[in-house]
Amino acid sequence: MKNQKRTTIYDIAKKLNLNASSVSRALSNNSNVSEATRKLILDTAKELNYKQNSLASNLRKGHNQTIGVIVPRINQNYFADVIAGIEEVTYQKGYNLVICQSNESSAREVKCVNTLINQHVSCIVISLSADFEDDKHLQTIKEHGIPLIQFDRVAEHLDTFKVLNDNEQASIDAVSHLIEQGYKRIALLEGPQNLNIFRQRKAGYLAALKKFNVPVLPELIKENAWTKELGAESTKELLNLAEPPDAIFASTSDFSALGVLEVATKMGLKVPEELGICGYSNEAFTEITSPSITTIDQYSVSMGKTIANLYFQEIESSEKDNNPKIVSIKPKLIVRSSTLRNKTED
Amino acid sequence: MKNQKRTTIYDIAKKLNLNASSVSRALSNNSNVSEATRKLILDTAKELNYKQNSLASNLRKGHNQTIGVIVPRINQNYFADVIAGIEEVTYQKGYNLVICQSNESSAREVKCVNTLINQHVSCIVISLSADFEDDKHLQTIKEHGIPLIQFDRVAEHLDTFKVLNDNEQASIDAVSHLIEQGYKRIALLEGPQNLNIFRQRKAGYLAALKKFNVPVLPELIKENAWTKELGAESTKELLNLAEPPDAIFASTSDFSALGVLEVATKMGLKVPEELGICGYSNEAFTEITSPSITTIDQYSVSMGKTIANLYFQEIESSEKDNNPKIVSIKPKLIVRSSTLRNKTED
DNA sequence: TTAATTTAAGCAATCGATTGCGATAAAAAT
DNA sequence: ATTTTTATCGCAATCGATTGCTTAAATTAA
Repeated sequence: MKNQKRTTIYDIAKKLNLNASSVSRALSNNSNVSEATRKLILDTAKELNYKQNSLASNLRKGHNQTIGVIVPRINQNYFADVIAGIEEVTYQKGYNLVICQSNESSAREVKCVNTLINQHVSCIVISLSADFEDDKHLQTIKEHGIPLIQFDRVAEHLDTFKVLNDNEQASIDAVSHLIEQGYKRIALLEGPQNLNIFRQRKAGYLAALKKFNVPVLPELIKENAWTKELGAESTKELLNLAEPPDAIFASTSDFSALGVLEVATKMGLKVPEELGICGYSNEAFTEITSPSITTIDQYSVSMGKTIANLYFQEIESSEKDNNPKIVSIKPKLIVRSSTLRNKTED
Repeated sequence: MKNQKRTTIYDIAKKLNLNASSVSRALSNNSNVSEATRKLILDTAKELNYKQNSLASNLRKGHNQTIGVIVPRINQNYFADVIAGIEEVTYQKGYNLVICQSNESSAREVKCVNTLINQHVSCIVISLSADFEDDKHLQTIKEHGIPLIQFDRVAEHLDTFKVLNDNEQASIDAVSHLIEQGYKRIALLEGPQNLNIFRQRKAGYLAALKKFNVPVLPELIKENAWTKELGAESTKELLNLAEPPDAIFASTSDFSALGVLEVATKMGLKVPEELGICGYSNEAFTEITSPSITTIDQYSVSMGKTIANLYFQEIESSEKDNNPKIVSIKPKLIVRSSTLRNKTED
């Protein structure tokens, strides 16, 4: 069952007393082959169970119709959705997807990049790992002439195609909403500031406070509260302050917000009356917690489609060296019970 | 930036007045090259920014170190987790992953299979689409000598490697648990019976009833209740019966169970006192609904690892034509509030 | 009937890396 | 000093498909 040679165009050619070039042409269905021999070739191809060897074809053509995707984690809703969106479009175009996960480690990210370069992929799509510091590997991609599309977590100063969420505006919307609901002391759970997305979310938080002339209180800003556990921990500290916050914006993730909710519930605080909670990402579960959690939807699937379309429209089609384009998608604030104490708005 | 030729081993050879074969040998790091020239080659390779062309290498070597994975949906927790598990192992081995999603359509599944065969992948891992009927494409894989590992949703009669969950035993456990909690009229939400997993889950339901001498009531078995919406619909019908069930086993998914819970809550039924609910899959949200939902964990990530290990241990390593192996993983019943009315057990 | 044109198919190089075999030079053995 | 062995490296074929160019055959035009 193993090691059996697969039939090649030469096998077909030999059987029909033809040249391999004719077989190739008949199979690719375009050039100068008579209808009679074409049918003959197609038939024996089927008969001999012929399948094209993409390796050889791609080597000859100098490209393989494959897009490489590197994400921190495959099994994280946001990234899985983006990938699904990319796949949806690339499949239509007959392209393939090679998926790598960096596991939030930039060392591993570098290895993934090298593999994809070796594979001669047509394009690399990447969202950076949490410990991002150095963009040398991204430079390498550019040096090899491979189109590069960064999304979500990006190296901002690097001149590449980018598909982004407007994290700052989303945060402004969220915090503004909290203020409008009458919350006075709004805490922020922030993520690692080496990542653009968390910097932007913090900036949005600060901008919104400024807009409403609300003073910034450093003791209400908690670093490193990414996970549910860390979110819970930070919440305990916040709620034990002499003057605790009356709302918490978990800008890191909905998981963090869930940690907030669980601690608040455990401590007997009423949500949203005594504590407002806002998360980020619109994970499926935010809709079914009690109370349901206000959050921000990132249109992840459509973001994936945007990425793929960007490649096909801007990069693959035209040969001219157009400037890398930046597409920004505006996320949407999803208001739910966890921040709705001003019932007039509902 | 485009169309620049990448440096090949010939470029390196020319620059050093050597033959390409020496460069290849130096790069592959094993054969007869003197230390001096090896260092020379390695240095200029770095200098010229050389990256191997995997296409050429794989074509020559006759295989590409890639495993193709076909799943119904990438962004479904269970499959995303399995993929993450596979990736974890394959990454260690220096293998790549090509991911395809069939979108629950077997027509598309066939196309995916063909693409992967063309790519000369080393192995194909597949979980069948919902409308599975014909396994011709799986036969084709075997005919081409490509190792095939089916998981979860499989064509049972086809002689291939398989990694399965013991769905029947899991269902027996779940239903037995319901009976032990004193539920008398247990309804079943079942999925399409062309898929082995749903057949097995139904079989487990029936077996458990038989074990406890509980009569099977056809009006309590609802077909086609896969999604949350369909689960809700079926629940309404069930609860409007003259003699409604006192427990519902949503064997299709946790989403279906969520639909059950929402309808029950809306109709003012107390869970678990008046209605017991059990789902399937241990989706993240089942832990945080109120009440939390009893469900079955499938060890998805570890299942992915098992799949990959099966390939490396059983298939890749030994050349002998060993019989396809079947690995069964026993899922675990996670008892939560939605079925716990007999408090002694907690 | 002959010349011009179109059509069909073969030839051979190419993509880039790998590898068995042979050749040369240097080192070791006699 | 001569022969044998070993270490290095080059040569050339190979993997399978593609494609520009050429040739042969068939068709049309004159």
